[in-house]
Amino acid sequence: MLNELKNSWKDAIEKELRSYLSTDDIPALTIGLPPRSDMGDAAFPMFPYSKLAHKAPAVIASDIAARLTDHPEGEMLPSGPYLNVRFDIPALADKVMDRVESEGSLYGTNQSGKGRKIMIEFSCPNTNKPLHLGHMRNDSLGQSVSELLKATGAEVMKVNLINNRGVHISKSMLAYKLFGNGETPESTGEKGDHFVGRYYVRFAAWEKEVAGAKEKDPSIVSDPSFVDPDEAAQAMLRDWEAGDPEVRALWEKMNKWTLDGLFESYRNMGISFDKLYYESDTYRLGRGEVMRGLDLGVFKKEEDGSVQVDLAPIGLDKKVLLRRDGTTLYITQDIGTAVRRHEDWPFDSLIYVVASEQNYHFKVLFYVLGLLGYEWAEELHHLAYGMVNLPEGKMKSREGTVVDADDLLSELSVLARNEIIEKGRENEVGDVDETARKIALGALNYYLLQVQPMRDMIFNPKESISFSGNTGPYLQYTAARISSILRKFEVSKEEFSGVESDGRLLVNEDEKTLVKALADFPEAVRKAADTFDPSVICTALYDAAKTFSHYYHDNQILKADTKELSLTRIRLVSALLTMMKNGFALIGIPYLESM
RNA sequence: GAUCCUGUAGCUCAGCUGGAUAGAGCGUCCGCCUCCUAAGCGGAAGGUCAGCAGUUCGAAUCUGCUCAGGAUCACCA
Repeated sequence: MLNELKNSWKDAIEKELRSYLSTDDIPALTIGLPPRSDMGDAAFPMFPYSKLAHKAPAVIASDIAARLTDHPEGEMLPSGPYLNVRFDIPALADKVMDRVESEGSLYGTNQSGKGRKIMIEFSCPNTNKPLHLGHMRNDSLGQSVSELLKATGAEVMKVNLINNRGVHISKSMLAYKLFGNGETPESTGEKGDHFVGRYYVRFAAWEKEVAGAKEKDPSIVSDPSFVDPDEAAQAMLRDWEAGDPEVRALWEKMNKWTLDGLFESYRNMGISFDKLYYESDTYRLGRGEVMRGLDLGVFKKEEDGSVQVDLAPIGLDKKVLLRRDGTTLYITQDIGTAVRRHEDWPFDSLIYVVASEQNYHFKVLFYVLGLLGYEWAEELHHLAYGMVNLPEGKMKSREGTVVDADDLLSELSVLARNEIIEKGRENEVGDVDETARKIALGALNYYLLQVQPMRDMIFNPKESISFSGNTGPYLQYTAARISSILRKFEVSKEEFSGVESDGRLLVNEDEKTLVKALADFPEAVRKAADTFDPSVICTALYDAAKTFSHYYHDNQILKADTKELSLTRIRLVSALLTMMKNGFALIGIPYLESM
């Protein structure tokens, strides 16, 4: 709504400029923001017209202001070389509040993606260990972008490709077989993914033991009982592929343990999927596509029998698509999986949420799918995100510096719980543990999403995630305060019978800023969705919350000077709450009525 | 070596489709609970927007080069 206003002013001023300069050929007018809000709501710099008019920009600004009589509601405030405009915000207020009230939980959404089918792939865990902080960034982003796309009216299919096979899976299986003594997650009371993860670590320890023993006495290699861990894991993978019943049974059992654990984590994080793909079903896919590419002449069979594609047209080298022995590779599988997915659900667009480390892979994948003649290859996107690093550098599982997702969430919950108790709010918040969990989740999601996806981010376990300042809990707290005001209003509602609200009463700077924030929210959603960047929503909500806090501190809402003003302010903050709730849903922040 | 990404306050990050005095949080220091939740509010200190050049009336923003950090360039996934 704010944009419409800006553009109508822009059009009016441009029209006047054309007449003023006696030409239709003028540089486009740019819209800016004055440095301070008391200087107006929009700024139109006049510099570009100086040469044409042979006049100083400041002269043009005041000339235009004097000449422009037929203009939208508002006031012109020429300020040096800028023609500033103050919008008639109070006139806008009622329109905005009406719209928020009528649209409710849909406020902020649009229809720009109506009719589009968008598939989004994210998470894609291995079934040999629990989730860590890096996965959480992926999950938060994927979940949030999915919601953003839904907010454009698109039909969204969230898919997860479970990496449940491969030598890394065999390693945890082998370690369990050798050292497990039949224990189970039930018997040890562990969460399944942590249980299996422990055996993956156990494998690495075993590897190290054997390497140490070998170094001490190289002759043990010839001992009939000697087992090389890596070879044994490879052998197990071969047995798995051959369908060995015992290996398959162990695989089924351990995968289930892990997946039960992973999905418990997803639930705790508010993450869900519409469809699961399993690598065990897809890893053979793609060979047919490669063969088809050979027939089409877009791929080439090398002398050694491998099939390769020439990437020179996109400035890269050659890439093998099928091994010498005819088996598939990672990229082959991804080709086949993409084709299978489009058959399953004919998407208009497919978004892969995968770390930026794989930029090369996706560049090649998309190019190859294009070569195969799939027109939808044009609509494939790699939503690349940066790494989550520790102050000391990368997280390393070998050094035990990986931040476990479940641990982090529960540690944050404990901290949140302590805060609730410290503030003596156990009775107000209802379920203390549940509230603490939601605060922890809000803090974590906001922390992960406030940074632009592309950027690497640094996570300091000791101080990174706090509950005050520019954080998720600050937003939750702001919403809870508004919620509290509205509850108090409800009980004293009869005092307001016969009183009418009037947006024209909203004249102080904070009120106008809030009206503008409300009016601009749909634009923020649009921008966030278009750029796949939830941080836009984080910023919009934080700015609004900040303004509210200042406003709330200085102004009485329930007990304003007049009933009319109180009622109008109630309407304003109620609309703000609706906007915040809608924004929360987009970035995975649980709404709390009380905290 | 090549390609891609990043470099803004002590720290973590906004701002980048060029516009007025570059913003926030954390941390430091100082204030504010008789008042709708102090997880809050206000104030102070803190900047060569990595550097150099270019384009422009105007550059943190665009271009080029340099420097620094990261990632990738497997018949691994």
